[in-house]
Amino acid sequence: MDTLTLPPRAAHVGLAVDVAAFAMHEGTLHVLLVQRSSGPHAEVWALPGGFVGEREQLHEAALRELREETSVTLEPRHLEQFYTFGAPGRDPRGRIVSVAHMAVLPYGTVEVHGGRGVQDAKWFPAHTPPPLAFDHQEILSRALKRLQVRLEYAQLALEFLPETFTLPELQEVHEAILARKLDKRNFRKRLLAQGLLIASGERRSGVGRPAQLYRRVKSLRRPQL
Amino acid sequence: MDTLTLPPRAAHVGLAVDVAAFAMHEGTLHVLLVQRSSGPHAEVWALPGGFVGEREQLHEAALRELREETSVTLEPRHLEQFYTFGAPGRDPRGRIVSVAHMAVLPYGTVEVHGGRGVQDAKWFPAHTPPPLAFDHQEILSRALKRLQVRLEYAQLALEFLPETFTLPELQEVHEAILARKLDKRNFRKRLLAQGLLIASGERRSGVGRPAQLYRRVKSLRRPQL
DNA sequence: TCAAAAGTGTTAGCATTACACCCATGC
DNA sequence: GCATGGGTGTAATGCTAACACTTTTGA
Repeated sequence: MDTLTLPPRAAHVGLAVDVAAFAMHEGTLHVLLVQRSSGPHAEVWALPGGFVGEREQLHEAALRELREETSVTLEPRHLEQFYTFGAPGRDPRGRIVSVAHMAVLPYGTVEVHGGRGVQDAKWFPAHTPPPLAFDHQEILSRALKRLQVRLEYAQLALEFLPETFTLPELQEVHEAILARKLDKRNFRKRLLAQGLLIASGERRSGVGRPAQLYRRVKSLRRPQL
Repeated sequence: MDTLTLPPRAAHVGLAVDVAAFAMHEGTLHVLLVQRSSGPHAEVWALPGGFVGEREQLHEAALRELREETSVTLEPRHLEQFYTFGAPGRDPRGRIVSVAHMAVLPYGTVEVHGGRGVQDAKWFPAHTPPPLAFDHQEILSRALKRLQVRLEYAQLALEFLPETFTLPELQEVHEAILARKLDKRNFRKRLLAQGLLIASGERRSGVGRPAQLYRRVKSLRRPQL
């Protein structure tokens, strides 16, 4: 903060949030984008985001903008601020600083449509997005990097899946985020060794041999939000 | 960012930066604090910081506030944004969001005195600071955590030392930041194995047996600022 | 019986940890 | 010659990575 009097020059710096919201669809990692309807970069795709209210927590603003602009109704399973972008020229309308957030939406959040102030909202492959407005390409790249880091020592991959899931499904999530193949045996060994998964006995039917279903072990407190 | 029109509600959110600047003094890690002279928390110690100018990069604002309030003249060897604090009640004067930075100052930056808007500026042990204004205790804790993380896979410890240094000195920096003792032999083995240090042949005289001097190997590009 | 996907162990290399004594210098 | 701090090696352990075949099911 501060030391000084009240905002003398700060008066003209606008504060916004942007959200890179990820989910898995058909084996690949997707990110939720909105198509701008007005202002600079009209028609161009961008991360959902907007200005922070005067009494609003930063993460509340991020959630609100995500919901308003994309009409997703599901609760994000993870929401985390990861970097603040403030280069003076990043927005042609003036000095706008944006606190960027990364969110994970659970599987099944498919129906989205444009909300307040945007033409449309859609899922795009996260590693190969369309051209993005402003500096959103850089924001997305950083969000992906953070997601990869979190994968390692948080149990973030589980947030992408329904309550019960198979190990091949979980491995698919890891591979989609890291954008590389993993060894099946080593993956299972490592994950099961952590003792955070328990087999729920049932089996899900598919094409080949059915897979064992797992759920996360209860009662373990993880840091949330 | 945005989607919308210009700052409607954002107009009343002030944007500031705060800086946790670290340096080594007499074997312990210190942080640079300023004593507030007016406003809320007058007399209380706080991290240096202030409002962001309209055309200023965030890290430029951090550097400027650090220099103005503490009169340090040395260039920080590392400056990194690490988290943005925006809880609505964190500043009694209104909604002020602060982008917190972590800085490393090289050894020898001792002379500081209060600058613009503050009574005094002083170094304090980073792990046992005095009571701090606003949410600066939390900011400092997070800065320390980030510093510890960076120590591992950046060469950040070298930034605390002069150009040539001994291995015991380097180990002292690591121990001060991690707040725990390290094994001498393992430390040397690990550091030398990285191949980033070269013995500069000379020796520095002290109390016991003189130590070998090292300098960092040149020509290796590290990410800076 | 065939196709498709699930499941299963072992080995080698590497990094990490723990641990105790001798060395060079100044006083 | 003694106090002070600098310097050195090895063994055990745990983690990581590489690697190929068998099992179960539905069609």
